[in-house]
Amino acid sequence: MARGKVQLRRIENPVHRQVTFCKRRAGLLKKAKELSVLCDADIGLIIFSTHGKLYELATKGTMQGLIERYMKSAQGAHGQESEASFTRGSEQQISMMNQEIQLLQKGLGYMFGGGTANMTLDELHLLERHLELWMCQIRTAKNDIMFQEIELLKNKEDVLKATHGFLQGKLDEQSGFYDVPNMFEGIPYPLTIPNEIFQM
Amino acid sequence: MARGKVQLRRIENPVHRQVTFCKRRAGLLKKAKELSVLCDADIGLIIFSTHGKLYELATKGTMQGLIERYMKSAQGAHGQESEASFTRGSEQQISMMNQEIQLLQKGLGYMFGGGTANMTLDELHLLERHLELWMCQIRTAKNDIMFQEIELLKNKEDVLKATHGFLQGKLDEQSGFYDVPNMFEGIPYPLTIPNEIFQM
DNA sequence: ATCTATTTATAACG
DNA sequence: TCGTTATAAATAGAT
Repeated sequence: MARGKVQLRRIENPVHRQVTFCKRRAGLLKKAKELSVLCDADIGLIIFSTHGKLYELATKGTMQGLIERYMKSAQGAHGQESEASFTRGSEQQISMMNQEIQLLQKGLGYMFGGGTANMTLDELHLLERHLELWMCQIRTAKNDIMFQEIELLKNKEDVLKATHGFLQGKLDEQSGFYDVPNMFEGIPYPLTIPNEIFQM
Repeated sequence: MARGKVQLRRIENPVHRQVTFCKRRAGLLKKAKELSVLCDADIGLIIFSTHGKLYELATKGTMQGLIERYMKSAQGAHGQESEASFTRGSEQQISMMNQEIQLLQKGLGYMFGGGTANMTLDELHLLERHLELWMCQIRTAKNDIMFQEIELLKNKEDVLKATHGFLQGKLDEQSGFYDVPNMFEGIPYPLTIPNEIFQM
């Protein structure tokens, strides 16, 4: 925010990262306190640094109390389906997810533990197949999102085109002398967004 | 912070308070996300409005996961013990694994939850890259294991060959009449295990 | 830590 | 809630 626009990605230089962490952490805590005081809100803030160091703020009472309040509130907030449509299917789903997580955790142990964890060849095969499947689904999801965004942009373009046409018409009508060049000409529609965006 | 210096006390006018709450809440959430991305920190933010409405943010994984992590960390931080016995290396490793697991869990929620969990395009990208890296490492591990097994089989084969030679010699020596056919002839060494097994 | 040139956030208003 | 604008705050980069 000063002497340089901020790029929204991880700061690679560890020194810069540490300094920025320190400054922004202080700023964030200050802002949280201010919001709490000004607007009479109850706020809890938990920050773990890269190295696992904990920084915390609880504006009213303790973090424990806030977490308990959160637990109660969050149940109703995004657990709405658990009451309405808690079918036998979701139980099975939870079981599946737990199994998957166990497999993944074992795999993670293999990766980060430097092979200390003893995974069998069969387990590795299984994990590999799951990861392949998973990646496939993620790519599909990614594409879906990108297509949505593209549709949005196309709509915007249409609106702009229409506006342009309207303005051009007005100008022609009022004074046949001026001619505003159509900025859309020469840009064939399918190339509006280069295909390279689709990284698959 | 604009058109008037801010007084650090509760805003009495309910309308002003509501507007300020809305704006500052957005700002605080934005700042928290930025700090998380820029400095690779794991942040949880819980906000209860005056009227008890909950707003939350968990930058990596779920709030649940973060709270669990907090519980563990807070024990040691407040209790001031048991920290020394832990190697700094393994602590960092655990932190890394936790982060990875949180990302994976969010991804699993996406897969099994049918996209209910709202993962951003960026998160999907990140997950995809991690999975790719992971698959690569798993394939390497698989190959290593298979090579080991092949070496083992080769040794066994050598032993059998030697035994066979020894027995054949004994037989020749004692009675030149019998001839046991060499079962290894006609099977070229490099094809003992077909290459198709190596699926890379 | 401290110092500024800038970028951001936001208070007041519509 | 959303947009605009003048101004207060935050902070990146340098020291």
